[in-house]
Amino acid sequence: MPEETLPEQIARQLRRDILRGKLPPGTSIKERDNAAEMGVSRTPMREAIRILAQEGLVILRPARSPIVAQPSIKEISDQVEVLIALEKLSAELACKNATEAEIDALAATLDYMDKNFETADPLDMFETDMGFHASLARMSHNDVIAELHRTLLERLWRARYLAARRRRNRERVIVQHGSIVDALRNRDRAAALAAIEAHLGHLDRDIRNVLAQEAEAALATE
Amino acid sequence: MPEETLPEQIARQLRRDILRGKLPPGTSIKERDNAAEMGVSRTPMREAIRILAQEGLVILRPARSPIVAQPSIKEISDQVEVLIALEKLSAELACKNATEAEIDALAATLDYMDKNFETADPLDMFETDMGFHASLARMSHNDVIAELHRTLLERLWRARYLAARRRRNRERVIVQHGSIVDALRNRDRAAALAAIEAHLGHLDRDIRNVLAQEAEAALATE
DNA sequence: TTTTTGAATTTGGTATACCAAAAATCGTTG
DNA sequence: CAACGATTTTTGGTATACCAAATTCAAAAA
Repeated sequence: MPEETLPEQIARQLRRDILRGKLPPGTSIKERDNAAEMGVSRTPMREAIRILAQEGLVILRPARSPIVAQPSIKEISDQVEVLIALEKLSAELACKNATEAEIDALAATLDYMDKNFETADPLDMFETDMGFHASLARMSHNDVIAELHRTLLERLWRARYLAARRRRNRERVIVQHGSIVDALRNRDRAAALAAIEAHLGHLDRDIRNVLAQEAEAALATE
Repeated sequence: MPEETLPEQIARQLRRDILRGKLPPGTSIKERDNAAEMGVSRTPMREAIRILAQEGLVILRPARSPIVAQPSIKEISDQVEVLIALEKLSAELACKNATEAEIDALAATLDYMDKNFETADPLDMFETDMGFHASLARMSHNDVIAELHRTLLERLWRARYLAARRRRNRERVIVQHGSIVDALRNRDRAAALAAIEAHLGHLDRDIRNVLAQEAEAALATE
């Protein structure tokens, strides 16, 4: 059995629907209706909505229906700024704290990506890529960093996915990930920082571009 | 009118009781009993408990009563590490983004502390000190940073309060805050980083000391 | 036709009832 | 007397009922 609480299951389902676009921004999430639709009562549905609100996916309004959030470009950009800062901090700390076994595991992930980059499902490869970064955060051996990083990565999932589809480039990803692993092996903090910078430096601009483009398309079909 | 929801009010009351030590770590927070005691039903009490769980003050256990968290030294230390990193990032960004008016307001806070340091209630002065740092985070003009900083400051409230009581030293606090303001005025990122480092560099060690000392005292009265 | 108003409906907030799992209690048995 | 086990109690999880605020919409008046 999955050992996941009912509110978490509901939250996961709603999260999927929101990220996949089935529930576009602005849609109201009514406790009663959604609960009935999923065959549960309002209590766990209510709790699930709170979870998503905490994640920033829905907005709670006093005495009104919660609605699916429409993150502004600024919000996304702020999140990316913090994400990058956390990864830099992770890299520095990981140089000091990561075990050899952890670095080996990270290298194995890199190797897996290298071998399967062209053949595997793009979505799987994207998940692996996210996993690489999540592992790096955990290698800081600072649970707060790992947790914050995980949360931000989750919130940025959709934006990063859209941005990644454009820059799908084996050389770039593999080489840059490789230089991160090398820096960790050498316990070279400056090199690690530089490698993160090189890898994520364009992320903010990329995401801004793809979101602006999407907003434009949305206006066109209006 | 306060316009604060009932669960938030309940959470605030419980938070006070926990931070003040009225509910020591390990105490179980029973939905039914606590709700009855405060004259509300289980539903908002339940929600309040989730809020505190999210803040890390209580631990949710599957099919068990939530209990007041006993943060380990490691957890506190991890949080301090991230807090310092966020303040450094804030200072850098504030050098670029803060308005002159914001810097003036920060300087006013500093001036207030300077004039009232000895006469005011230590708790008030501590709150003002926290407000100084919260303002700095907001001056990054990055809402994610400001929000994370606020959350961490809240979680570390008790530990910082205990640590601050020892190092209550007018010179130190006023001068160091002053150098932060000066760095911001000059838009000097390096100086701002150095000022934050000088001000918070010992925080981790101080908190570790005071917590270790407290744990020792707890054992003695056992 | 437009505006206003008030009643019906919708919706989140709160209280309560019910259930199942886990603890605790207590009696039984070796 | 100790160890085990059944039963009672406690407790969180879920469902449902009720309420009040807010919205909506229609009817009536200007």
